[in-house]
Amino acid sequence: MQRRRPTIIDVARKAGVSKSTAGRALSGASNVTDEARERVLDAARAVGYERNDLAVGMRSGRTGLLGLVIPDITNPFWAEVARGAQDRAAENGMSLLVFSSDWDHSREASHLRALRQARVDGAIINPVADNFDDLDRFGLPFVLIGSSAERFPAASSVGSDIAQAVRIGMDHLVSKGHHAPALILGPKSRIARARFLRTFHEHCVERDIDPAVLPMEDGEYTVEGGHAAMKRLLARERTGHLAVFAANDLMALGAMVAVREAGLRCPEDVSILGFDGVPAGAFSWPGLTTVAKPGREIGMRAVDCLFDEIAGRPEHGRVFMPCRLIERGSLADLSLHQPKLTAGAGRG
Amino acid sequence: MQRRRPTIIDVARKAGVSKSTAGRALSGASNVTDEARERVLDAARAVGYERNDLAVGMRSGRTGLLGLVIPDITNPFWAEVARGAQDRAAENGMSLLVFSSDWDHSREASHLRALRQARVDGAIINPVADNFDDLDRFGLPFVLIGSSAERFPAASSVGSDIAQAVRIGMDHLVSKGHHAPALILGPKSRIARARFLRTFHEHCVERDIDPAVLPMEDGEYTVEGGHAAMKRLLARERTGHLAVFAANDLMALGAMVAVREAGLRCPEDVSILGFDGVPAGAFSWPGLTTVAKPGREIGMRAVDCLFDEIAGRPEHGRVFMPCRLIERGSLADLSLHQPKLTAGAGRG
DNA sequence: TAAAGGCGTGGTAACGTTCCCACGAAATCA
DNA sequence: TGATTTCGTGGGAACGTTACCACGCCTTTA
Repeated sequence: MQRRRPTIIDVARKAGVSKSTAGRALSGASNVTDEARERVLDAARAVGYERNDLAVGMRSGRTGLLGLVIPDITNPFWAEVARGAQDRAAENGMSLLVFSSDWDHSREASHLRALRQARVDGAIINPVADNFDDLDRFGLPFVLIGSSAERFPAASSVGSDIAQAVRIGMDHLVSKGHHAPALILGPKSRIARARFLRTFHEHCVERDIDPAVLPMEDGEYTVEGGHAAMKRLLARERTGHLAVFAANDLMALGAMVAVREAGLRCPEDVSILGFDGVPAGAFSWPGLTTVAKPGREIGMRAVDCLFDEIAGRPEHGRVFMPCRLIERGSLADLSLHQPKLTAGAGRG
Repeated sequence: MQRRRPTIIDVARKAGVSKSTAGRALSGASNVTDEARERVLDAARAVGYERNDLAVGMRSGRTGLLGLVIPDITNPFWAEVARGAQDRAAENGMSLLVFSSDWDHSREASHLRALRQARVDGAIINPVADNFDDLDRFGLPFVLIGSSAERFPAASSVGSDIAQAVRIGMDHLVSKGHHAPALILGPKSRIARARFLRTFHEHCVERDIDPAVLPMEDGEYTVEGGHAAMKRLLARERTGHLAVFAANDLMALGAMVAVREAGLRCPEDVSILGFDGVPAGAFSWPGLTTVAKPGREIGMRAVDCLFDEIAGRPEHGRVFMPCRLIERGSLADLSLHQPKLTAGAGRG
């Protein structure tokens, strides 16, 4: 039933040229007469020729395939990254093989093997492995993405600019009159936490705020983690309005629930600032003001860097993508209604 | 720097057998002595051999690649579908090429071409094209997913069971004492709307409810669409508690905002039931009770069907996947506090 | 005018695997 | 014991493309 698919030889025969000439015409090489090229292109259209990428990859070594290994395509942030990578790849006529590793070492290893066997031209990887061995042995051009990539300074990588994110978050808090925000941070084991905290401290010092006196709670990067952290925060002795900078949107949303359960209102009694930019933040009540990571841009930029790696001009540096503030309704504006607070006014 | 990758010939040489025997041993064929197989496998490990999928595809016609064309990987539902497809594909040693069509006809066409050129073994497609021509000419095994696939009854397809979804939604509404819910539906042009409405009517008739008297509003499948529809619904004259069955979670979330803006409370004054199961529904206040589509299962099942198509035993039927109720807090329980309402009590 | 160079073209090899066929040895049957 | 089948093995072709080389024609240069 299914007829054999036309090859370049069929096209050449129909055009009355050799397959060499047909190949040159179809691949857009220069050393073909316009007349021959046109005959070949017409013949290709006539027989319905479509290039066989496998054969091309076989012979030339370039498959037109890129790999993407992320923790979970279901996570909105990683979906954005995937979308950006996919769009930029398509712009350059390449296709994307997508894998989810679930933060699992052995799954990651098997995905990397699949990418090698598929002979992809390169891969974009959010590494879950603690050691660099798997990546060292990967044997293909690659670019790392995400904050865990910071552990591998030898590789080219793209991530969000946490320093800048903390700065615009702090700027916004201060502009709304919150001079001494509490913090809800992720687990101590995560590398992003240290960077977040360090930058936060720097900005406190710049503003003559003593970071040591600010309330701080840890939790998992989940709704439940943020919920529990906020409960602990509210249990502390304090006076006046409480402002919280959460290191993750899900935690911020969990914190919001805890505020409501405590009989308090957001933003009237408690202001909350998130970090990530997940879509769910737009549907909470109030909407979550947050510092959004540029997931899509990270994906696009990673592909650009990967093309550099493939072309053999590796940058081998980390690219930091700027974050931006999304203002919704979870921050009260204290700057309008009352005199500027002193640095210590908000603490318990 | 990069050494040539070992081929099956290197393995054969090291094992002291022909490449035919090496190939048989590596592909798990039966007609090889255990001794030869072991020697080949040892040699493969020793030289670090990894099969070249391109060459396999070239010769055997099977590439181990599957295609997935969905509207937008950034949409949580489609991300779930992609994840399910990806997991089931990986279980069978296959990789997934993912494309987003953005509901655009020409993008879809170009993605389908890319899949053909990559010689994928088959594809899972949510068709955006109004006509069947592109798919007819696709030339590879495929399975359709999503409700728009219903327009192509000749093809194998997988979707959610809207009839069953409406039934469990209605059962839940009735069990909570809401005997005459209002409806917020999608645009009249969408095929899913007609199916939803038809099933809804059937269930009303079964319960001796006259569907013609129930309030009904249309809108786009967006937060804004639901918001506007709810405003129109609230503007109608009515008495007592209002229950709303929205055909889409985003619309339900928009409706929830409209309720709040009208100075009413959910679920005390207005009960809302959604349909989709988007993650954001877990973070709204109150949490959105909804009928969740089994995105992941749809993806997995679509891969199963695709394997059937590839194997040449096409089912050419539509598979309906059951939905399930996720109970959060957006429905009031009227059955406990007041006598059972009559069918007409909730309408305006 | 002859030599040298550029350009378009065609033939052939190569990429790495699987499929097909043929061969010899061992096992089975008459 | 001789004929037949089964089994493991090896050799070669094939998949469709691009890379490479050689050839002949035309133009340019000494």
